Amino acid sequence: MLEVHLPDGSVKKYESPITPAAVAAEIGPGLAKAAVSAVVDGKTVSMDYPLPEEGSISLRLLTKKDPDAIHVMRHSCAHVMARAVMRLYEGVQLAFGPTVEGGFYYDFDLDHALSDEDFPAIEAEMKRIVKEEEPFERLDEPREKALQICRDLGQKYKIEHIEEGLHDQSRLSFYRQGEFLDLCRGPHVPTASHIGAFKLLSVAGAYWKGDQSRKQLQRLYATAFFDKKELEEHLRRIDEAKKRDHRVLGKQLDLFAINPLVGSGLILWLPKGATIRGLLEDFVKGELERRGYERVYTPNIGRVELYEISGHYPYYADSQFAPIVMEQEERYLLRPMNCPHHVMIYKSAPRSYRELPLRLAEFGTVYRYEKSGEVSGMTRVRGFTQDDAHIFCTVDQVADEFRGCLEMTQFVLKSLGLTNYRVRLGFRDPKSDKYVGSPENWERAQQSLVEVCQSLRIDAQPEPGEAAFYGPKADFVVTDAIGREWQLGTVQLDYNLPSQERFGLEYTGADNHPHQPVMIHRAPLGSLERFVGVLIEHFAGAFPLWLAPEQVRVLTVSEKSEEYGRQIEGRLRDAGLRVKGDYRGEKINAKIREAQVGLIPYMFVVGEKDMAGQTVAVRDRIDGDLGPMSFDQAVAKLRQEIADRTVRQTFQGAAGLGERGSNHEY
RNA sequence: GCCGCUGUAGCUCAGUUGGCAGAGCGCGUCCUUGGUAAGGACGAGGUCAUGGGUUCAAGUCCCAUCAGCGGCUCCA
Repeated sequence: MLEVHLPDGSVKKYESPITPAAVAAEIGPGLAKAAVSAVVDGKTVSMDYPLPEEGSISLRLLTKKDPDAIHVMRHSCAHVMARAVMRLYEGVQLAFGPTVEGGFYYDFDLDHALSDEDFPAIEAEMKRIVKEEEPFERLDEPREKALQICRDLGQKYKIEHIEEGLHDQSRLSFYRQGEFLDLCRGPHVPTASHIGAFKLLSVAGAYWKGDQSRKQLQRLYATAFFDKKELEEHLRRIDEAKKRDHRVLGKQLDLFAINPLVGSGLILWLPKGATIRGLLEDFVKGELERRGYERVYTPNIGRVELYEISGHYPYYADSQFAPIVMEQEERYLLRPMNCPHHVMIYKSAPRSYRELPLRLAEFGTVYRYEKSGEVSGMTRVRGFTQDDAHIFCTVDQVADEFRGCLEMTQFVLKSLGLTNYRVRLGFRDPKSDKYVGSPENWERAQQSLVEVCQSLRIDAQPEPGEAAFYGPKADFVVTDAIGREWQLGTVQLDYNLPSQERFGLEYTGADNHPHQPVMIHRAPLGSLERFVGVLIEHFAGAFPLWLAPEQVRVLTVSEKSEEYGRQIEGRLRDAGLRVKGDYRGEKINAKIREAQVGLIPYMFVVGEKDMAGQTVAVRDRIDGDLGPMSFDQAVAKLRQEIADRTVRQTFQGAAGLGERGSNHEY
């Protein structure tokens, strides 16, 4: 006998085999019609999923109002898309078709090269399929039978997946809809009638099982919603987010430029972008001073031998600019990392434990030859500046230093209103042998990382296999306007460089014997390029007053007040504000609009009335006209906002189809 | 690096079956002198990414290269 516990607390008892659909039907015809799937003991299943015959279960029926239901429907829509593609093209091999954040995709192997010109035909075929309202039927088969089905279907990727990824499964499920039959864990909606509005978004290449050495498949990205309005709203949000793209705003607001003649992935900081970067650098420099760092400067180039010792060459040779070869086998590398130079500063003198921790900081520019398909705006570039520092300390000091680094990173991000990040703890993969350093050291370091995060109330997720080969790390990861994740700040422990095999670092301990220090690499912003790129999107180009390249614009009502306007502009500049004046023969409305569109935080409107009263009419970019104030009053207001580094507006929410929330593996 | 798409004025884009290179914004000059999101007139601005090919004729068709975009893979 089966006891079914429903969310309202009622209990139903069944003697014979039963499905969620039958339970729904018993509750009422309305629910039976509206239910798209069910949750049994926390697991989402289809309406025809056979419930156990014995015991006690909890059952929740999902309708389209339930937030969990949309993933089920999207996955069913993926099947419909695959079915449409198979109808339209010959020899389609199916791979994986999971849901992702904001939609779903399906990977195909077929001869015809899909392009967005094919989308209307595919969508039309999908509409025909949906209109038929055919059911999705679940088939549960023993392993051998399942293999035979896939062989009969001629679906080689499905066969391979059963033999490899699913080698330990004794039974496998399929879903059938009309002529379409696919190996699939499910769940699905009962019939296609539950599929609402959908749209194909893009086509892309994707390697089978994510492996570059395997065949490249064609991936169709799409999304679906229960109703058309929701779909349109979603597409509108994607459009909005795309307007926040730092590549779009960077051009619009004259922040940075990239020129093919200079080189792909090499950023030209225009005056306005450079102002923002400079202010961030000053901000970080102030923090470094407070936290006991010492500034150093080192060259952007070094002998290849330096990087042979560090292990960066030739290990990463394929992502480095090739060495510069001089006479007599003198070879130099554009530096891909700052650490070897800082190590040499450590080694420039014998060190005592009394000097530790030694914290050496530099805004160090590094060069990496990223693969051609990888470069992207400011977020993935070939030359970038890290707000880098290396801490040399004793093993006992590691936890405190780690804490200091994480605190500083948190403080810096918080100061900018950047709270929408996750912290990823990169730990070693116990199954791999690529790591240097003893397992005990790793264990201890990883443990102390977890403890430090807990004590700082940082919600950090350990991810095995994400460590660098030389030590564990904590990465601050943010999502951009498109939905892609980027690593910003990072704190990394290094057992490699100080070791005897590398630079053989030492300090004299209290026992008068030599000891090996531990190194920590850390960069709270990560790369200035990437960080500013992310900041542009975070603020949608509307930087807080303290970072705004132009903080105030003086607007004259007519040319009669130009002299007074220039006087105000001069006084603002003397007061240390970044100011420009607009004295053109345009109407005040036009000048306001331009400043508004240019995202200038404050406008000082001055006309004859102001001249007479020795005032300025302050207009706030966000709140609008604040009315006339005395010059001193207005400046005091702005200075306060700058001193507080007030963040008044941020923007977030991604447009794209990130991997988060991915499920339904096949 | 791989798959697909794209490249026309400073920017955003249009350009038909191959037949004289276009618009809006911006920019310049002049008129207008105005109080919180676009005043008007005139004008300048192009090796249609680059190199080859097909053709009487190429922005348009084909090939290569470079660059950008969407993904995949990689990321010290």
